[in-house]
Amino acid sequence: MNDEPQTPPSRSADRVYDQVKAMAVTYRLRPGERVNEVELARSLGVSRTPLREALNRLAAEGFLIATVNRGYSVRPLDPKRVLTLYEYRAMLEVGALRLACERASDEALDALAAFAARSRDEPDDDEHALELLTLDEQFHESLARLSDNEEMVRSLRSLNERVRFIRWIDMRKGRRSSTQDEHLMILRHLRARDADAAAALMQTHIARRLDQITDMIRAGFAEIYTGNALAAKAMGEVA
Amino acid sequence: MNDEPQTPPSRSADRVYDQVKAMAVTYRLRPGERVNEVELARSLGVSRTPLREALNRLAAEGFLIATVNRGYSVRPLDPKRVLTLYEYRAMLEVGALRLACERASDEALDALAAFAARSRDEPDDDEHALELLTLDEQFHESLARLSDNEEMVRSLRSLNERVRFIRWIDMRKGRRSSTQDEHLMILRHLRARDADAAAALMQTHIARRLDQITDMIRAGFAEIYTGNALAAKAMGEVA
DNA sequence: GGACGCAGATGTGAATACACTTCTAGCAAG
DNA sequence: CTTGCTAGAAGTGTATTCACATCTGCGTCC
Repeated sequence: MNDEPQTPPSRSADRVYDQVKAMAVTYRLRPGERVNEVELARSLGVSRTPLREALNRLAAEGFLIATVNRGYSVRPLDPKRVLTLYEYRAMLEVGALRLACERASDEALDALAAFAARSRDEPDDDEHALELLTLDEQFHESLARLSDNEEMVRSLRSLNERVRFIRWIDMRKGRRSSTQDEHLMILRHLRARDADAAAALMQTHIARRLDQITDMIRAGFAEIYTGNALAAKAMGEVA
Repeated sequence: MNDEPQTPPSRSADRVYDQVKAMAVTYRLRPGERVNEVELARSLGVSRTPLREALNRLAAEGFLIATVNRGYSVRPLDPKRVLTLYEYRAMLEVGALRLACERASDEALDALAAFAARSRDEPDDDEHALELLTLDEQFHESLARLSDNEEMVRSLRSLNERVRFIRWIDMRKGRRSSTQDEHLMILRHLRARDADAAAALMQTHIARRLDQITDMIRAGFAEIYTGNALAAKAMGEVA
């Protein structure tokens, strides 16, 4: 189970990258907060050099902001930006979907449908929001992979990570019931090679909660400054 | 004019980032070639530390590939990937365009049209391919900005940089005549708030040369290994 | 004669050391 | 009491040094 003995992953920078990303994504590092390099490095058990490499990559990917002579800070939780990311994600997924509709084999679509059907059996309570979110991301990412466009998949993965916290907040409100059914419906349209129908459904599937983003962010702030169960869980996984 | 005295841009890492990116984009560093850090650092007049930060960012953005214990190498010039990037770019621009159609003011569209009309006066010979390409990128980026979605603009910029070399090759074949007219036509559709027409035109505008990518890459290799005027020009700008 | 193996060289990954900028606290002048 | 100035502290940016992995070439063993 533990693969550490055979994989001493030569680069501590990569490990640190994952760890810090998890911290930023779950807002264990608080939005707007400035990162103290020596302190964080010490707490992660490495020197500043690999930490700075990780911070650099995270800044390049939009998780952090770099300011000259003032180091790095976590990107503030800004409604406008979250909206922007949601919008981008919707467009990207619809675009990938249209490509997938032309390119995906019937077998691949069936396999994904099987996965989606299996996901339906997961419990739907507040406790399992993270697992549900993970399943949802996996579904969407697998679907995007059927577009056979690696760069789109890459972008989608990055986008998903950046809005994960907000989506987790959203998931906990038990909105999921309809989600899984829509997944299956999208696949049915794809199977029928009806790109327009699939695209339209995907668009509403993603954009549905756009107008509630401000509320979700409000709830997000509450979570961040009063507990943050997501950060706790993520830490358990990574560290 | 020269702002160097008042702006000694505290971070040599940023300068190095721009320089190395220019090298990678123009394939002054050859595709597949492994980057020797000490050598490159010396030739840029800095130590390995800021250079490595630059390389990190470039790898995160997809310009370079990082391999464990073997450092960085320039991403090879792969037809499949270029096609992927073109495809992504087409989708992204069409998506941004649809948003712009809803959101852009008449004034903004007119201003952009004026810019496009002005660009028409540029000479069209082989020598000015780089300027033409720059103007084209500016047009498309300005258009994307009208979507009011910062993340899309960011992605588009990155995509443009990654395919710049190939597009430059393409530009030198004097394909431009129709380009400018199509730009104006797209704007006219937007002005009439006809998103579908604009989107369709944009799609063909970008995807037109997709089937010729293999040829362009062949020409690209020839350029890289026999002269590479683009690298020479870019060096003049940056260094 | 070929394959394996073993230094030495080369080059990357990480840690430490140093320089310089920004922030802070305290004092002095108005 | 407020404002401005000035060391000192704190923290980032860069250089240097050390550690370790990979590559190369030559010699030896089979």
